[in-house]
Amino acid sequence: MRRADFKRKSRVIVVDDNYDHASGIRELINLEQDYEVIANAGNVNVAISLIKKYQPDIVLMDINMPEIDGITAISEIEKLGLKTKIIALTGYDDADLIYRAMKIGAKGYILKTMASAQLIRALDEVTMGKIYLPSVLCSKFFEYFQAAQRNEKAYNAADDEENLLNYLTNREEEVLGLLTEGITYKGVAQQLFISETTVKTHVNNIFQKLQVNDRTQAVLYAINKGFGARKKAKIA
Amino acid sequence: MRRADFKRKSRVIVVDDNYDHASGIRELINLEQDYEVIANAGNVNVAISLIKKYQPDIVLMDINMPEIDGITAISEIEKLGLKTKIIALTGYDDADLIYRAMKIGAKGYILKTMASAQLIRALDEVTMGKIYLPSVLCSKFFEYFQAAQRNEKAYNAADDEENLLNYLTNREEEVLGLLTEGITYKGVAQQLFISETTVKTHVNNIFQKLQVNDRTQAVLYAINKGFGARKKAKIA
DNA sequence: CTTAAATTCAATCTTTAGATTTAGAACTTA
DNA sequence: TAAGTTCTAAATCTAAAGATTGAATTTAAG
Repeated sequence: MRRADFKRKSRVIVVDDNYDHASGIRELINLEQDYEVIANAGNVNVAISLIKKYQPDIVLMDINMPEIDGITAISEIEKLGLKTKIIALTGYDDADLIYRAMKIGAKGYILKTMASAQLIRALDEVTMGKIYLPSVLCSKFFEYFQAAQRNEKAYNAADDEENLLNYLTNREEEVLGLLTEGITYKGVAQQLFISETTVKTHVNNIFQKLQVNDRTQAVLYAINKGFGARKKAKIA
Repeated sequence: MRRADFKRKSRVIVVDDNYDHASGIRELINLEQDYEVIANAGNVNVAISLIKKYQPDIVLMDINMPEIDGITAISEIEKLGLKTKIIALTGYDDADLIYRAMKIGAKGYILKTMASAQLIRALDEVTMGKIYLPSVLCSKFFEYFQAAQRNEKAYNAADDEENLLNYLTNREEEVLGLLTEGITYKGVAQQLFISETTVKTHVNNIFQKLQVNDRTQAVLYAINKGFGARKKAKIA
């Protein structure tokens, strides 16, 4: 599934503080008809200048580098908003590193110890707009990802056990929802087409159930228990 | 890399509302010496009862089901806190579904259209404690994941550009900090050893600067702009 | 059919909250 | 030294918030 010969070669920049290693990669890639290494960079600052200047199709970024690390570098490059795709490169299959690299936008992640065929395959996949993550690393990523999700949940909720929000009725939830948008009694009454005194009744019941004394505390309780999750959830 | 013969077979429960399909999977799996299907379930409620009862090693969960969907089901099963590992199963490679399934703890995700060899491989990998996500689906996942990360960033911050919190003085930040804990004027005054009227002055200035009308809105603004980030940040 | 819960509303009352104006003291900077 | 900012504070006033009691209606559950 290589790109056809009449298309121009994809331009690659290699970022690695180890010159020998960078050269090795360069030669390896230049053997391929679809790719050409247009520059090497030994540190992050040089890399960013080169990337700004040449806007390469792909950057191969070593993660373990002195001074500024590769993760920060990826983040900086992503901020430039170019079409350049970044593939991370390290010696270790550290779950945390993989997670962070992918989180900030790396399009692939490969180990230096992996066969050269994998490197080329990564270039191919990423060039086609896909993500390349070997199954071993994919597995590592999800280890970390799912652990992070579990923590997030444990933090937000204590899901059913002591979530006083579960005692609210439907209407009370509606009212609380509007409170969490900073709306007054009058405003809530208008939006729900009910009288202001009714709103007050609901709000008082909410306070009782949530064991708080005023709306600010109620709103804070709601947010901390993940009440506003809906809005944050519909990010796509 | 199959498990040795002397080990007991892994026990599998198949959840699918389509009986024919469930039977197909059952026969397929029962051909393998390492696995046995101990039950089928046509809907989520039955599935959960069976899982509680038999505590299988693996659950194959169809995502597209009537009434309660598979995603919710996975979430419920995860709440049980068993060692049971869940592999999601659908007809479509929808990025959103894959993301949600993996987020809540599925250990694998495969398409019904995929070859039976993939199903067995998924069982093998997951049994060994790894994640199984075919590269096509892995790529889909990251599409969604990275988009979500980008939105999260854009949502939380507008990082430096228009954060009205930057205009607050030190004292005002202190006061706002107490407001975000749901404390009254009187309480703030006591904690800061100043008079209540002084607190009111500060709060009014805060409202001006944040362009809001009351404390609830001020607190919401602060939280949305990451004012309380300290506490939430330390999830890992 | 009866009970219980949910939703609605009124009236009354007390307490905060919030707006506005004015101003002194401390500290910084031109 | 003068001007500006920050922090402090009081006085006054209006508007909102919150507590409490009591009650009618609807709907779900037993």
